[in-house]
Amino acid sequence: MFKAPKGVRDILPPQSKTWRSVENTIQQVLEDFGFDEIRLPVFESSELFTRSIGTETDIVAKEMYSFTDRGDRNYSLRPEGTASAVRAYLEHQLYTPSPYRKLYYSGPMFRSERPQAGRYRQFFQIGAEAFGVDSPYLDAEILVMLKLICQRLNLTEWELQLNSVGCPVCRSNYRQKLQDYLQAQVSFLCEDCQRRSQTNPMRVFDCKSAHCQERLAAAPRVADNLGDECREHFEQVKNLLAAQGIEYKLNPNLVRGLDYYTRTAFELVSTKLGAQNAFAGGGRYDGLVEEMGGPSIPAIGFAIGMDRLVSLLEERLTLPENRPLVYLILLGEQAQCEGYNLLLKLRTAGIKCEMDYQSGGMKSQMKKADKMQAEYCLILGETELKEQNIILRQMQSGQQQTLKIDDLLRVSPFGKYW
RNA sequence: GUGAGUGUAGCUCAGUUUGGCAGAGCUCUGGAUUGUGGCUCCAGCGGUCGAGGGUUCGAAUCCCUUCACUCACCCCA
Repeated sequence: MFKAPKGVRDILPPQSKTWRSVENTIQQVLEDFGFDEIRLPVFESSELFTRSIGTETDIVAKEMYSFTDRGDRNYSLRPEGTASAVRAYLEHQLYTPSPYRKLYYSGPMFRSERPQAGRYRQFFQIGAEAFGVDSPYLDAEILVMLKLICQRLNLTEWELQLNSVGCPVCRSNYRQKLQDYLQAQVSFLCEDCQRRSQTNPMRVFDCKSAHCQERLAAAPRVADNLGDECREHFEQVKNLLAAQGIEYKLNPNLVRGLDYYTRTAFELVSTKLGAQNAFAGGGRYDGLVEEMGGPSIPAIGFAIGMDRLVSLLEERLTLPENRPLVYLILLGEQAQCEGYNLLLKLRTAGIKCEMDYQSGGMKSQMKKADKMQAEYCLILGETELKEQNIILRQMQSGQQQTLKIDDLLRVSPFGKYW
């Protein structure tokens, strides 16, 4: 028996219905905020990701699904969407005549991690990228939009976490400062943190060890070590959010794992999720477009993790089931033949109906009608066929009456007789 | 890659401690009710006890190996 590969899964009905509904809601808000859909490929040159995300990041170092094709070209399944969006923005010169451009995309992403709650090897994101504006107004606008999305989805029990990671200049200054601090503490830190203090010092703030956290309490924080311009930008974002009534929690430990982020970084987290508690995340990446060989154009973007978001919503979101209006009960071979014609005519007329292809007894067919929660059933047996009659029965009340088959199609009696 | 937990009917799970006929509920099929569903009652179908090996008169149960799933670490949506 075949099984889906580790970490990938089928979205079955009725869950698929929840997904569709959530996607539609999000798309609507994105369109209202002026984002246009872009459809991006699922694989790209591996180098696109190594260059944009960063060779040292976990995503690139150990989580990419990479392969060579028959022409010995090196490709990877996309681990995230921003790199592709930037590539498309540059490839099609979407920065002319104006660099201002807002795009959104959705679809599967791939990372070869060990699966756990809220983490899959194929997972789905809806992402949005806004190019060409470095104003803090845009940062705040994006966060207002995310709040609106949560509101439209009736999502509660989440919070916005906010930080600024500065620009490359303030970050390298800060990095040095932090490393100096960690160096002095190194003997008190756990093994992981000792390693992190060398490779990716900002990551130490993620450490779950209470002991390390104690030692880090006095560590310098990136948001306190911003250059004038970055600090001013951050202050304005915070002020604008306050003015819009957007609650947020400053999280100096919020350090995003992709190299390209600058200044504003944020995550939407929920207490209802497992260890992987962020269902959306993003931030500014003012240097990436230029790094990728384009003009110097600032940008900000985010991605919503659909798997996590849907898992938060699916308990409270009850969608109507896909049940038939009419179930055809057909007794005997001739009736089944006639009934089949009737089934197709009704469907053509837009009436949702089902029949039993096995043609069991009356009782078993009635049971099926009941199980499928049909509102009506139509009963066609030999007795009815002789007179070209058919019995229409409303399931809930048990009321029924005999009609002419022809009348059924002509007057469409459903919902009219009772 | 590391650690822990769990694998028994289509589904949810007892049974494993202390080895002794493979179980329950739900679902499904049929009947009570010959061509009228839901409720009730009765009967039936359904098993490589994850797989392989070992110990034993005898293994779902004990031991070893292995696979899968789940959660957590690392890291991220």
